[in-house]
Amino acid sequence: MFNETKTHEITVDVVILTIINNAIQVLLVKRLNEPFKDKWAIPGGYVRLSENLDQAALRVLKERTNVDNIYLEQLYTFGDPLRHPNSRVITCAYFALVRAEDIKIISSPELGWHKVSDLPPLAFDHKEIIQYSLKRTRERLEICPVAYQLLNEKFTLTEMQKAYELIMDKKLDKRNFRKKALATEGLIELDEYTKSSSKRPARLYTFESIKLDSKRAHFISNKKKEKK
Amino acid sequence: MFNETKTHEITVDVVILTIINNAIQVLLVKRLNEPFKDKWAIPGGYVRLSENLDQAALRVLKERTNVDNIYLEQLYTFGDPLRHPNSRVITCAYFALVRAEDIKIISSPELGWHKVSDLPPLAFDHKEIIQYSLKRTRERLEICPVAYQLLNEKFTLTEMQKAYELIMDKKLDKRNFRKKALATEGLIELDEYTKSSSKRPARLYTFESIKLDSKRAHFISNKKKEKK
DNA sequence: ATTTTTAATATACAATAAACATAAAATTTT
DNA sequence: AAAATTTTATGTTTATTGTATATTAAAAAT
Repeated sequence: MFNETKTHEITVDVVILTIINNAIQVLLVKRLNEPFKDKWAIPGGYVRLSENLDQAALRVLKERTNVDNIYLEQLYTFGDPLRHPNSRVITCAYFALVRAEDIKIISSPELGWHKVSDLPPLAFDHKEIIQYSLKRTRERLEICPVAYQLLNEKFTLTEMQKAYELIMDKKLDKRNFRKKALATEGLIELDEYTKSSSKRPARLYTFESIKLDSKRAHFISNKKKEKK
Repeated sequence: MFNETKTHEITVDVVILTIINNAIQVLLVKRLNEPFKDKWAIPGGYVRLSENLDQAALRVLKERTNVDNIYLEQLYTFGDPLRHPNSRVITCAYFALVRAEDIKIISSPELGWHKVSDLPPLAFDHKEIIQYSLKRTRERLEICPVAYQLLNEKFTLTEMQKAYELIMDKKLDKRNFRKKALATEGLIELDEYTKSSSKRPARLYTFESIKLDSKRAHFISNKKKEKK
């Protein structure tokens, strides 16, 4: 027995974003086979029968980055009949915000970070998916301070402001930004300062936790709790 | 050849919302077969090979309601392996905001409107899907005046306020509401008033159009343009 | 010691949101 | 016909939030 409804394939694709070198970058893999041989693609894979969509996205993420401290959110499901040239593949896209310091990627000709402002030729509809993940990140940032998921665990307010500016794609006023940032729930002022960097040391901050929408956003952390 | 990736089935389910009798109501169908025989379900169907997800959702909507003037938005994709007891069905859920006046449903024991505040026993994870569509509607209403999609084409500000109160689930101040409503872009004041109703006549308003997010929200209208 | 660079901070003004009470137009009741 | 009732309609004050703007402090480099 073989019916039409079973001829779809379903995948998850994960847009993995971070900040490196003062730029938002996305992790891409080079395709070794047709279709779109030698084009770049978002990491993805088939959804297994035993796992739900979040688990599939986490698996893909783990396979590529081995991170355990990430923001992961279902983005949108793309199902145009022609998005895959050979077969009918519906993909449930996710996006992840990760910390560069948490990731040890062996950058290779087949796997690496690319500035979202300067993307290489992409396979399928992956350019659209990346653009949409940036838009969603902006929408999230207007509601909650997800930007810190892109920063090191300890960060300066200047770094935080830079992350906001990259995501929102506009300059922000320093004094107003700091006033609002300091009022953010969950922000913790540390008694530590940057050192060995240049000029005047900057105070370091961290985030204790975040409250996230339990349906659409998932914060996955294996970070051990600090001793109380 | 038969591989694991082809054993998923993919459906669309559409949460169809409207306001009837001063309450938000959702269109449900009674299941005639197992599983969940005699439970109520959101209208849905398999995605055909030739159509994209939006088209599948529109088809389902059209089959049930024959509407042509609706707000339709992809909601979320639900893919828990156990959400369907017999097989692996991943569903891409949509929600639609429709006008009661546009719909001529032959209400029957198998198809009808149900208050979202008083849902009958539901099949699968459909209760969760409906709850989430209400949450998303609230989020949308905080950004744009989608509520008017639930109202008649011509409506009073009192009706509009009532729609807001139902969606946001709280009382609003009349004067502040009207001040903000009147400042809403696209709202058109008509030279018409309610008649034959009770008490003092109320002025009627309408909306000219809406600007929607082109990716996540789709406004589908076949309404003929008014003669200029 | 002087210059350079980045960090840190406060106030005035504008815009938005929130609180609040009464008069007008129609119907219903007596 | 007058009075009571119900729904529509409207403005001002206050509090909160957002926006705009310039100078001093700490360290490194010269």
